[in-house]
Amino acid sequence: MVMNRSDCPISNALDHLGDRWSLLVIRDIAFFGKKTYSELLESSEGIATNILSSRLKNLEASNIIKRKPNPSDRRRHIYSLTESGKDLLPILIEMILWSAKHYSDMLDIPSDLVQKAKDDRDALIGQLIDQIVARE
Amino acid sequence: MVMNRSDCPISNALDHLGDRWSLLVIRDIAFFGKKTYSELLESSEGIATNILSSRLKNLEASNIIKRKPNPSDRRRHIYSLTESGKDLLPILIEMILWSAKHYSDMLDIPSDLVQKAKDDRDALIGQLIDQIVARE
DNA sequence: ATTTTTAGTTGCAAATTGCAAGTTAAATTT
DNA sequence: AAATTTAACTTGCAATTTGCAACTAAAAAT
Repeated sequence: MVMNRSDCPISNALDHLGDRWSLLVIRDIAFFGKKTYSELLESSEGIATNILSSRLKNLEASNIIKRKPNPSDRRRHIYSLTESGKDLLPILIEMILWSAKHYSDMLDIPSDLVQKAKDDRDALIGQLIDQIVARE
Repeated sequence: MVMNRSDCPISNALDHLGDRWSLLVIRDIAFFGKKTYSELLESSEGIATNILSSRLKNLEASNIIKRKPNPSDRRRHIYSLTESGKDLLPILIEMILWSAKHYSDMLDIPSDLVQKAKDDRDALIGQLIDQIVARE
């Protein structure tokens, strides 16, 4: 599934994440606390069911997310970030900052998030990780 | 060409960069100082001529790269990063750090680059920008 | 026992990607 | 000056991927 096009670290990251959906799934789990297939399906970008299914499989195979059964409702599977998945937060933060800098007039970006990211990036990432861990 | 799937800043970044090739083109210009079509064509990942052409057009339309004629050889066009393109360096650096942390055994990543990125990320980015500007 | 919900899968058309070959303008060689 | 080479593409077409719509299976709720 994941091909290695070269041994460049950027190319490697793109082999796992370089498409229009994978990082949006990570975003929904990391920032919006989504944890089930149906929650992830409701993203504002409108991912198709088969594509979501495919991306969840790929990301799990890449050890970026993990899937656990939900004991109280065995239909619902709980998706969550692995350590590797949590370590994608800095990439997402930098994407937010880039868009905030160059597309702020077209987008609606929480200004407190941007300010915090600029002022103390590491603290923000720490906070976000804490929130993710608190949900686990 | 660029569709807006939502007003999320991450989604916006992916609308411009979310494919398997665009950020590799940026990498080749930013890190390896490539500036012509034929130089970019020789990436180790083997991009096809029509795909490179398509990506260069998209990135120019997104104001991430710019294309200038070369006065001394009018066949050769000089591709370079705009300010917006230079501002992608933090994203690339974070991708390198992520791959270094989770795939170091499979990849060949310059350890001094990784160390510098960890120790003083902002200084590294400043240095890289200086090198890019020096080539202009 | 029947219906509803959740998490998918399947079939198929449309779009994108990738390979190979061709084209055009400018530079170089003869 | 004419012929060749080079650079930057474009074109045609097959293969892969994406996206829509409908369908399915298992578990939960009624």
